[in-house]
Amino acid sequence: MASQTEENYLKALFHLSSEQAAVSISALSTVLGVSKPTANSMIKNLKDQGLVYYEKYKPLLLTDTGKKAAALIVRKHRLTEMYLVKKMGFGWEEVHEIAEQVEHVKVAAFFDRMDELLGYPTEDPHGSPIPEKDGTLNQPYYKRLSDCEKGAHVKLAALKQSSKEFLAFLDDRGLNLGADLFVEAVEPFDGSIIVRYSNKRESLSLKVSEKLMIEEV
Amino acid sequence: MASQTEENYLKALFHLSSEQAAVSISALSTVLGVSKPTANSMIKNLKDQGLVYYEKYKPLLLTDTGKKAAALIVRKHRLTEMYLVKKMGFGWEEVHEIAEQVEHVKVAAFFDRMDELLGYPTEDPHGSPIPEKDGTLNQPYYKRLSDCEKGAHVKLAALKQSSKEFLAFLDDRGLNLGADLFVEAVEPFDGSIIVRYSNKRESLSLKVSEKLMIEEV
DNA sequence: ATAATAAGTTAGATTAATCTAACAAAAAGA
DNA sequence: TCTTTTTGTTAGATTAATCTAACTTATTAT
Repeated sequence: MASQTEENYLKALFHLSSEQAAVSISALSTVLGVSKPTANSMIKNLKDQGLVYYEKYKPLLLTDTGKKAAALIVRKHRLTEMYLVKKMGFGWEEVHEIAEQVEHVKVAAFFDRMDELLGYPTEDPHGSPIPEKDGTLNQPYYKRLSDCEKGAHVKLAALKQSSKEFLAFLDDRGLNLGADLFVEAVEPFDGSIIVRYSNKRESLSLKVSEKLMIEEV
Repeated sequence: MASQTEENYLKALFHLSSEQAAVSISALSTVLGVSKPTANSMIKNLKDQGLVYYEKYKPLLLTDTGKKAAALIVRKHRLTEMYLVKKMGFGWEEVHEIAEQVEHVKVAAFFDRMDELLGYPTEDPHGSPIPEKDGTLNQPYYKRLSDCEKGAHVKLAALKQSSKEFLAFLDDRGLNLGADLFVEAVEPFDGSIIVRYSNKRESLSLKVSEKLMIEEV
């Protein structure tokens, strides 16, 4: 079927599409760490397979087939991450790298079994939704912490980024998914925000608070 | 480090070496399903990396480095198989295909965790020994059932082969690792053997009995 | 011992995924 | 608008892993 390389391109397109309507070759090549000509030629390949729409100089767009294929890879990735955390005792900062490799396993039963053993979870350890087996993605709507006002009482629901560094930063401050957060102050100058949670009081920069996705309590 | 392809060549050499002292390019190309020229050129590559000894027209031999590298891949494979059976509830006939893909994961901690969760097993679900972390292989000595005489009382310890078909054959007859077997008769004509175990009485062909590895009780 | 078969090698081509250099098109800024 | 910068494309080369065809060496069998 699709090579690991092709799968990685699809996945990158999937993630980029969720952030920006128009996905460029340039953005794609950057996130994948390849040159623009390389991305360009792979896009032609994916177009020939009916996985992306593409016209010269126009933005990239996944077809329905491409979207589904990508979602199923993301499903495998997120189920794996959840399995690693819940069943194997890994920390949420360790699982991305392993899942990145395990997600390419071609035996569906392997992931179905993880799903079953986990009790059909809907989110991964970073709060990202796990696509359904049919490729459907149930994207819950979360506000960013950075969009909250003073006095807000919210719950940390998901992260917009899951790099090791960011997760270590959160661990350092005892910030976990599900944490109850009280917005004590918002600094107008730099957008930093002071939150109180589980007997702690922390100042979070805008860069951090816009990556923390929350739901009202 | 080593590509998946290189890893598969090393693994094949490792397995072939345990059966035949002199490993040929031809045998290697057959088990890997590639042409002889392909195997030939990959062997030159592995030689350049110091993983095999090789002289034109001479048999192939893994170097110590190559042997260790191969053993570590086999370790990952067998730990994975054991994990799939013991922790995820797969049947012993389902695990080979999955392990074949999972074994290429590069994160050592993943396999270390499986090892720990399994309580440091020494054998995989088919009775094959799991190499140590340092690449050491503790190969226990087992006789073949086909070498037993009438009246022998033995225990099924391992399988010389683990194809889906063979495992299904054994499942059909309720033959599991650890089964107590009594040799009731050996047919001199075709070498078939009649065994009694857990209230069953079965006739096993030579082809089968020479793949059943046993230890005396 | 010689002929036939099997095994191993060389040469040359192919495909997927990548690169750099050079150029073209589009977008941004003055 | 016109220039500069960014983005995208084309052309051509490279590397890993594969193939087939043709040839050579080794082994086996009569």
